[in-house]
Amino acid sequence: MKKIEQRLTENGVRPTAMRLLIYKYLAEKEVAISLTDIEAAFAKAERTTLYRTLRTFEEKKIVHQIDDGTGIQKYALCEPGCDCNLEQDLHLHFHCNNCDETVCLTEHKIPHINLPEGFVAEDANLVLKGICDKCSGQ
Amino acid sequence: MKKIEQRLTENGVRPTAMRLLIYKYLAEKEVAISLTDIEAAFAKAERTTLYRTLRTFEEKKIVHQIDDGTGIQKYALCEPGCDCNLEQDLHLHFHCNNCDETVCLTEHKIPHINLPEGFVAEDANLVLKGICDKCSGQ
DNA sequence: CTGACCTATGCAACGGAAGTGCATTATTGT
DNA sequence: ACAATAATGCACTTCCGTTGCATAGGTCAG
Repeated sequence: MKKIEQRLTENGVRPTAMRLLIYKYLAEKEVAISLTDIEAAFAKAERTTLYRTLRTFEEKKIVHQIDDGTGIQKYALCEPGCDCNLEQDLHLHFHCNNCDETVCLTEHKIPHINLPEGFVAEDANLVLKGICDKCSGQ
Repeated sequence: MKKIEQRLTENGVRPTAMRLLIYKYLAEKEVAISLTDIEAAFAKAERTTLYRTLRTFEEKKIVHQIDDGTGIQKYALCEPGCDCNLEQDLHLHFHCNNCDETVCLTEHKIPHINLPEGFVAEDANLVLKGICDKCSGQ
């Protein structure tokens, strides 16, 4: 828990009780988490607080937002030291059509694409959909 | 207009007046279109009709849905003869952060990705974001 | 220690977009 | 022309993201 506190402080986020819990929750889960997921996990907490916490975490590069094509915004902890905006840190995500979970494949970077004349890429998002390892093994 | 009628019929969609107009609208625009866009263009038409028309078009492989990361579903005409579900027909999309338009780069297919053991990909979505050719030229 | 200040939290409400149920109107085939 | 089927229109609902404002809690200067 001390480590989490330190991590938050380093990134300029005041380590309140709620924030520590949310961070802990994100760290335990190994999949991308939606606001609704967290809301369900912390029944007592206010939707807005959770919402703003995630937003703060995102601004301070503690989590990155994931658009997995479900239309629901999800979040996952950033790797320590990663800068989510750099092309080299853009990894792909895998969404399982069976269990409906989305995982970061941090080892798989998005390949560089040669765009037509005039197009300048600043960001990229690649989501693969199918059956994940847990579900295909059954 | 006769051609459009034929195209719809071939794909098993009854060519009603509304549908022909929507198809024509999609054909003229060279960017991905949202429900709201169409709604604005056909002020007289019912939202639901437009919604269901797009859905029907999608089912019958006349348009493909595009998730460009804005959280708004968009649609664009399929290339004739394409099967949007086949890996070989999966192209990437470019979303301009300046004009907020999304275009299909049908020539640019999504590169094949080698996934870890146990993952089976069925579909893929790649969106690049940045400045498009029209906006960068100014 | 204490008051002023800033930040985080809680509460209420809004707004956009997707989606559904049902009645009505148009089309098709016999 | 009629029955069957499909499309359209209207009224709602739900879900999620988002914002405004009041309150509570932590921080810092004096």
